[in-house]
Amino acid sequence: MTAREAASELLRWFKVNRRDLPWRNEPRNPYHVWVSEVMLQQTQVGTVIGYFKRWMEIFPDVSTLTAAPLDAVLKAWEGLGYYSRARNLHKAARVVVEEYGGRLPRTARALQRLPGIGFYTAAAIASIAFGEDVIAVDGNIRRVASRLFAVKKAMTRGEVEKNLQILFEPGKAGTLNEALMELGALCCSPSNPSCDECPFQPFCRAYRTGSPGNFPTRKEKKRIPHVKRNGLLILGEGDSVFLHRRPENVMLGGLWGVPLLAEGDESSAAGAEAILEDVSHVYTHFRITVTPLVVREEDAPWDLTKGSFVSSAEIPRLALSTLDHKILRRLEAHRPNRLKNS
DNA sequence: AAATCGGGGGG
DNA sequence: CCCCCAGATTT
Repeated sequence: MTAREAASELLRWFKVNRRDLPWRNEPRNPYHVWVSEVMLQQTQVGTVIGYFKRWMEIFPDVSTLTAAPLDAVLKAWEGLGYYSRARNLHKAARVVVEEYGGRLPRTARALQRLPGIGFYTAAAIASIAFGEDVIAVDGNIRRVASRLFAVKKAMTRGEVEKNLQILFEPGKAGTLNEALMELGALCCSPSNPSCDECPFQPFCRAYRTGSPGNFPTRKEKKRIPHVKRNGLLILGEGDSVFLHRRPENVMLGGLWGVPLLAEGDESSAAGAEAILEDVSHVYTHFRITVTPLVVREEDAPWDLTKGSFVSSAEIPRLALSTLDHKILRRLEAHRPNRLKNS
């Protein structure tokens, strides 16, 4: 099978198997392509769909996004993770308005200068929305290339581009990129690829080895540290609890949350009650277990000018991380149900 | 090249 | 408890 025939089989397969996703309306809207690509960084399609639809109701175009406060942007991103993506999207929207008259630049090279748009996303937007002939090397395409050419060792982006070059022809990069990524997601899956349904089967060198799932070589996983922290549930008037908004340059930056005492800080928690179950959460690099400490305002080992007391009715207006929601859920579960009693 | 940065789903 | 998913930025 020639490369040209393989590419043509792939496009035929894509016509049949192409998922009808909310950002795939024709003609392609560059803003939709942009937002979806950023949401899809490190995130499954199934998770993104709902967020994307809500996002477009709230921020239907670049100018509404630009006009919105960061807190509204983070609220729309709440639960999606990697919040710097939302902060960068917001920053980039303002650059697009100020420097490009509200329209996205049309080349990968210019797109990559915008905050939150790296090599992959720039190529994806340029090819899919603007028809530029560039290969968008993401994890799916990396894996597909590794198998097509039976390269076990991790390839650099340049090596992937060089290998895949033979499949691309002028004017079709956007469709080919999408088709390759869709193949990686639906067929050429990481551990158990469905080679019987694959349009590349006669072309694929890893298939001929009999163990395509072994391409590329998996990295050995590292153990992640487990940190334990005390979290302060400082109770105020009514059903209010003290929350602070993290600075924008730290982890979970710009989101609200309960204060966490420094690691190993047990002394200042004196007088607090550990009456709630611990909360555990796993991040990429560490696992954290938080012991929620219920403490009265006057006993709180925290500067209460840096934050505010928020009633339970107000919390849904703020953007909180999943960990903070888990911690507050402990308090909620422990409290008597005031609505029923009153 | 390696570390940082979340969260959801499934076995 | 384990595993899988997979891009931008910083250092």
